[in-house]
Amino acid sequence: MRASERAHEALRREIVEGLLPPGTLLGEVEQAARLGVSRTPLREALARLVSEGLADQTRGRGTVVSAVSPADVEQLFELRIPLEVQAARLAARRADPTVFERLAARFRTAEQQGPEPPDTSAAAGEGLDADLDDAASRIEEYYALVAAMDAAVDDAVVNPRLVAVMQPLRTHLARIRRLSHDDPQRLRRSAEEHAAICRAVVAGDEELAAATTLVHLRASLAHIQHALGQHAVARPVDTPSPTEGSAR
Amino acid sequence: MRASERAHEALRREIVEGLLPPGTLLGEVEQAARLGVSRTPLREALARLVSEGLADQTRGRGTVVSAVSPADVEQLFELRIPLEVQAARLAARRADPTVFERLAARFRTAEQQGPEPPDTSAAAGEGLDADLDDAASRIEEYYALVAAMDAAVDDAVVNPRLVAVMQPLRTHLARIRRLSHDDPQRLRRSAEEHAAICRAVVAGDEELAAATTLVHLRASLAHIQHALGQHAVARPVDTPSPTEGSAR
DNA sequence: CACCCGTCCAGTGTATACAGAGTGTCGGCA
DNA sequence: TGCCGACACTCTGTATACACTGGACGGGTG
Repeated sequence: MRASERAHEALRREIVEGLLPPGTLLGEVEQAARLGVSRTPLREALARLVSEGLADQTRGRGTVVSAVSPADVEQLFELRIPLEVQAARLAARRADPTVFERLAARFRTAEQQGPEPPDTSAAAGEGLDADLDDAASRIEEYYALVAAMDAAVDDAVVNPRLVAVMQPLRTHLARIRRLSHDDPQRLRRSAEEHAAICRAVVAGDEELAAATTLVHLRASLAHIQHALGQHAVARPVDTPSPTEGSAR
Repeated sequence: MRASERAHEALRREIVEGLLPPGTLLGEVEQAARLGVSRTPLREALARLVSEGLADQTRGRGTVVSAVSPADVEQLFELRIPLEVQAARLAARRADPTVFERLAARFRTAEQQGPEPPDTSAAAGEGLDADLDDAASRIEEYYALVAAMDAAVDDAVVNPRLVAVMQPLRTHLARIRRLSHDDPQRLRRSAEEHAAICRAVVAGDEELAAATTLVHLRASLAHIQHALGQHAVARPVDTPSPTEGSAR
């Protein structure tokens, strides 16, 4: 693997995981030394991070990890919603149904045997750590499932350019997820919503796939904004309240 | 201006103008020498071109100017349509009406005093060159007007990330335009459609802005595909046939 | 005491030199 | 004559050294 790729991947991971918090100055010499590469490939990595929006560059002054204000989140979804809706439409037309049938089943089980009933509020007893670990591992597992579905959509969409644009957005989302703590209720709902999208794709119903995707993303946005303590007065613009148009 | 920016801009221009036709190998040493910069900034420029989709890079083998197949055009519009529709929605909500009123007026005049009636088919007489020059300059002028509107939309949208994604797509479009020769009839229609979008934005009618944008882009795509001799059987997926939802 | 200007310095931006990988070609062999 | 293998070459990928811009700090002046 090329050094520039390694550097990019390492920095990306650290930014997403919060090890490099927003506002951190990414000095070229410093980071190059730390990651064990030269400045040349590191500069390439920084340029990629900037183009993905994970970092901001100011002429001659350096590169800093980008901030994630509530306004940023809203703008991110203003871009993400139409793209994911479009991807869902394309998937509904082109996907292999069996793949999404399997995904729907997995989401169903995740939804049912999902995180235990909200007894997590005031956990007591010795099993606490074990429970937490278990919950954390389930959450990780769930996100892996979501990633699998994203991959399936990317595969079904065929359009490489569309996929290329969505990829960095998902990275951003992963970063934002770290901030808004994941509560079990929301995860169950999320699993439901994903299952609904899968069913629509299986049925080849473009309109329904678009609608379910919109429902999911709006709910996701609302949850994140709630977690960030910002309740937007105006909803982000996207597809109109999904009307039952000509179902194909 | 930085050398890497100059190199990027120069290569971008040459690719768009067709001086560097699809498939051209962009050797690093060769281009660096030609543009009068070193390999380091040139590599940055190439990386940006690749991220914009104007060039393709194959590991260890080099960088070539990307091709524009009919399939590419379709995929481009599958991405572009939802983005521009979204941008139109946001503009309708946030734009300064006076700006778009002025743009609408300019499109109106362009539409009326536009390229002379299709007598261009079999031009005869000595005024030929002058006429052609005149037509060409008008076409340039028209595209400048379109660019002004794009800039106004970008300004109104506020969302920098959305703008950043749309920018390269417009560059692609400019490149494709070179291939599909612009005929006067289509330009007049285009002016009409743009004027309609402007009016919708002025009225703050989100639904109408989305619908008129969809109409314009579908027509544009159809024209390009016609010019490329490829009539797609399936229409590209995008927003549903615009329904009159809750007008705000 | 506040403001402005000059100098110093850190860090980016660029150039060049070196190493490694991939490819094309030439020669030998079946 | 066709195919396989090895060699050499050219190109990319990386490292390092140099130049220059932008900013911060200190001194001088109004």
